[in-house]
Amino acid sequence: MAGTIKDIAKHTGLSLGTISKFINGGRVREANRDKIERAIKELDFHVNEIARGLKTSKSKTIGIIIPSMENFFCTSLISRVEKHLSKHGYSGIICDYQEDPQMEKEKLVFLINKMVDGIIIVPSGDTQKEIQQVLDRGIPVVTVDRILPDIACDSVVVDNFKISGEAVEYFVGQDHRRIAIICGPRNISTAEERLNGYLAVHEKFRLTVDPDLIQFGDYYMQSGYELCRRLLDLPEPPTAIFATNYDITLGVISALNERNIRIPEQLSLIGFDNLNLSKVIKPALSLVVQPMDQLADATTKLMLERLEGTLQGIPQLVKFEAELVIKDSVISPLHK
Amino acid sequence: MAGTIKDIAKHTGLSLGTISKFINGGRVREANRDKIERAIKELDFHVNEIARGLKTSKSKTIGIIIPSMENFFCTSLISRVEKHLSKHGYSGIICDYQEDPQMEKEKLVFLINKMVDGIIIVPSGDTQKEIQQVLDRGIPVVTVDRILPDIACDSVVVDNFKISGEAVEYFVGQDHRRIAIICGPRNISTAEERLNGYLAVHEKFRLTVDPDLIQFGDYYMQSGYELCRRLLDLPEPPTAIFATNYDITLGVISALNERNIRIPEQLSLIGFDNLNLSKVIKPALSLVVQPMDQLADATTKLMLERLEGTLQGIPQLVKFEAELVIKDSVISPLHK
DNA sequence: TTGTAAGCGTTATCAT
DNA sequence: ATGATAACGCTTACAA
Repeated sequence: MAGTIKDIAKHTGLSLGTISKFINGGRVREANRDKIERAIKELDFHVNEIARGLKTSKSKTIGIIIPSMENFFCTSLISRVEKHLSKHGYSGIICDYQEDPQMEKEKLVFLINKMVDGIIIVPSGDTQKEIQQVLDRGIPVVTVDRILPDIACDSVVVDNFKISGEAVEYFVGQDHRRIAIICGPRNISTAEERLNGYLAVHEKFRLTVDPDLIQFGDYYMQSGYELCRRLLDLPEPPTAIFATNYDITLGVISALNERNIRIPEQLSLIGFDNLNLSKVIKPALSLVVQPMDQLADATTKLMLERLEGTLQGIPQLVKFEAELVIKDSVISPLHK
Repeated sequence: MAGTIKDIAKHTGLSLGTISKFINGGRVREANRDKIERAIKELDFHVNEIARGLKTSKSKTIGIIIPSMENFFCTSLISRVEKHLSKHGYSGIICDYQEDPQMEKEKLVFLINKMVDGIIIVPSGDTQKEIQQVLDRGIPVVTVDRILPDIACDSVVVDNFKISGEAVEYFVGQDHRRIAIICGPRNISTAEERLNGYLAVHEKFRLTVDPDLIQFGDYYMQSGYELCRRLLDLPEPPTAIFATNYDITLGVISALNERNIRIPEQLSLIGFDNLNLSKVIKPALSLVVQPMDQLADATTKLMLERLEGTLQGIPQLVKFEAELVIKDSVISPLHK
């Protein structure tokens, strides 16, 4: 059904080698060029990348692994990564592991079997051994959003400690003293850093840290919802909540809505990611915005450089600044 | 670096054929089984799917093409599709064409080159010729969410005409007479059907159709935002708006917020997709919810059956019912 | 510039 | 049950 180089050879009377050379940009006699081009059209020839990959042992494919396809941060990241990749002749094969480390391992194996040239991953944190094995096979890995403590590979992150501090400090500046934070899983570096930023600001201002105000969830909306309810049910509830990812932010808002708690009059909120959300929520939501383009750029760049050998040696850690966008969801509790 | 079957053969003293058979589930002598298994572990052997694919001319890979990775409907769809696919030993290679038909064509070629066994696509509508070519190569195609008038392939959609009618009829029942609809691009069957549902209800109730109240946008939030503003600026603005996809819904809400127009007191709204949104918006948003699981199930099922030859002959059109979830964003304009 | 032939890692056929 | 060998479609020396 699909024409092969062999078919073209037959059709033109030229040899395999010549056709192949032409396809890969080599020079052939003018007349032959025409013949080949015509044959390609007529036979609807497409390079069989599989066969090519087998021969060159390069698939020109990058595996991309994310926790969930329904995670806004991840999809907006990989959308950009894919764009860059394809600009450089690479393509991405995207997998989500549904927040399940076991599945993450399977995807890793799957991608290895698919002979990907490299892997870009937003890791769960529970598959360090397996990721090390990938590296051991000589396949470059770049982690995004999160770093893996035991793994020596390139990583791209934002300065979570700092931005989290800024958010919390903003609360403090608005007279909040009972500030809650809803964190992600503790084994995720990003979540840990955001917590550390929270703690550092408390220390800086000598505020007592109430452990009840520090909640750990997974990164699902449901989790944000439940933990927010738990916070609200505290004998002495917080006056402000810092939701440390997008889905948690959604969950918090839905819990607040359910109880008819008004933002910011009754409770102040700073959310995370997705500037669009702030336009849709009333009042406009203050939130931490991550530099998606920069993250995607840097990630792709690192991967491409490793692949091309331009970058060698010790792993790079690229860190960007996130931005605190202030809108109308924070107000001093004293103004009540 | 990576062990091959040949390596295992050397390591065990057995032949290529035997190893291959074992790997593919054939029987081998107990003792040999052990030897092979041990060798696999020791050499960290993984099947080279590329080589296998070359030989079998089956890549066990399905190409998945969607308009945008940042489109909630699409990502939540493909997330489910991928899940099913992998359950059946297939994997998906996901591409987005960023709403650009030209790019869509490129992705089609790309996937063909990657030797995908089939293609699942949410098509732009402008690449029918190219999709036909894919079919001509014997590669099964299933379109989701949209049907292609000139193409004979399997499709999975919801009954857009009907659900749109229900939404508009709900408005009518709430005494609305100036009902606006913000549609997607006209060449997308789904958008057209949603408009037709709107028109049919107007006809049914003998309501005059004001062309000003029918706006066509693309499926981006920005579009919903702008068209909503245009509607609001009408000499006689609508009392209700039907936003016919998720991003348009977001855009409408943000425009409304910007002008401090209260839902539903000043304007009633029915949105589309993403039940979570309705929990986050105040007041809770009434919206059309699509049966994502059913859509994904049916899509995967059709593809798998075509691949396995279980399903042959004329293209199937599978249609599901969407659901109108009523919350608090619609009120009678007479109650003002 | 063009042709020839080997080989990438598998599977599949055919003997044994 | 196992082994030898050809073949998948391509690239790449090397020879012509």
